Amino acid sequence: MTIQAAAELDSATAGTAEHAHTTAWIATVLRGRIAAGELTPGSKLSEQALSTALGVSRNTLREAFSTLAGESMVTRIPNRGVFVASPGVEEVREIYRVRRMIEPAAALWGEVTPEVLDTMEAIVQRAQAARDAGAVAAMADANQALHSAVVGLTGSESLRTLMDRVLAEMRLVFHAMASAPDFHSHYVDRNVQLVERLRAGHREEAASGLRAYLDSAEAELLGRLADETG
Amino acid sequence: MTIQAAAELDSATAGTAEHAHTTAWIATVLRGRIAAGELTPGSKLSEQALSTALGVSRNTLREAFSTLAGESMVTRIPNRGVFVASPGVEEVREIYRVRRMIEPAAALWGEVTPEVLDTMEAIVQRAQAARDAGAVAAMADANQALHSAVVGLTGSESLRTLMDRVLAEMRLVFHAMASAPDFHSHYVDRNVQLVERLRAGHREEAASGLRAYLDSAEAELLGRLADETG
DNA sequence: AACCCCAAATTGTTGAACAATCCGATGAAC
DNA sequence: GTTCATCGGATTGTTCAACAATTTGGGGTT
Repeated sequence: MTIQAAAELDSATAGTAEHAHTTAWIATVLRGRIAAGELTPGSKLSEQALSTALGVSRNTLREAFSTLAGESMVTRIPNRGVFVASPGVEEVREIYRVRRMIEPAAALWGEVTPEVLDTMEAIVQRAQAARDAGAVAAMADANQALHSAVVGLTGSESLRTLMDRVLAEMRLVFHAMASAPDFHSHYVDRNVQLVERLRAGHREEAASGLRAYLDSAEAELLGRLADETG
Repeated sequence: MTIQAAAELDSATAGTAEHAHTTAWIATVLRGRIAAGELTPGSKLSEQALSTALGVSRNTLREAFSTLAGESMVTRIPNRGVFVASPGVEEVREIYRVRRMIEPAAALWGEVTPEVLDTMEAIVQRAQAARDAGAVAAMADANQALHSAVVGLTGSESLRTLMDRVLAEMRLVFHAMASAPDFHSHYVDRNVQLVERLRAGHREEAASGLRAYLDSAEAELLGRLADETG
């Protein structure tokens, strides 16, 4: 039945071109399932099982794997197979190394337009509403959207892509944690402050505040990870 | 004869594992040929020609293409084929958008150790020697090495990878230009100054100097590109 | 010169096959 | 009972041959 669903989605997507898109489509499907948590970190993606389930040949599935491995959504171990990426302590450190560079840089040197500020404010309000409603997932989404928008200030497609990859990895970290943690609630106010500073034109304060925020967020996340492992 | 060279290099590389490495190897070979300028920007990479020349099947070659496309070393046009990336004005702008964020950020917030400063000084001296000897290619290499080292201050593997990708794209820009330009000679002194500032601990001066350098370098490069096109 | 149509070449994808490697179970030895 | 080696079965890595879909280039017509 998964085959039927696949074929269905295929024909639905195929508005324009038919030939030459199945690899990208497979990658999209898998990316979505991983992001949604259906494919949990560490689980193996069997070539035979997936190829028959998605109704594609092993070769094209492999090409999709190449794409996803390039995005570090999956890990390829030679002769062993591909697995959903399962970020650990070192990966979290790397995530925050990246964020601690490009987010403050964007705040300092990015182009802050009124429109972007408006969208950022809308996102922050969404986050506040989610917090008041106790909607953890929505809060996490809003938080990620805000920080993605911050990097968007750079106007750079590559940096945005990198940031989105990093945020996707963050999502994997949360998926790997046993307890669904209310991680973001006490950071919402910081985000409010960030947007205020950007609107006021206080770039350096915004940047240093971001760095402080990232430092404490990393520390807290690493602490929770250590709790799980120990 | 290319087949022989391929087989040769294959057996040379295969020190440890035999099975399961040809895709990565093909990608490495193509990456090298593109970087060396043997495969000029815009030229088409025919599947049949390359697969027979390298002695691999079309399928594995395609997987290697996926990898290279992910690195934006090649451009894939559906049903048309893959071509060596040929960066234009917009790509150059994007390159400098990225560099203008992560290089000053690295200078400001990276971890500057004495060892890194020593290697940077060695690179700068290499650049000076190359300038005095009139070795354009060596100068370009040293320049790229220095800026790669600057990003290395972040300690982040991802940022380093991104920077190296960007620098590889820069190389493609130069390869695409008809005249081999003495582009870097008058930037050597700026690099000397940069390292001095870093050693003196004057981070903010280093960062602002970097930004100014990147601005003028971008302007000059765009100017030369416009000359070519016009 | 502009347009349409067709054949050749190329890409996208499939399926089956085989080699190499890894995994787990079975059994032997201590 | 535990450890170790061995041997099949399953899975991955790679190749090959084929076919469908698409682009490309060249006539031929108007």
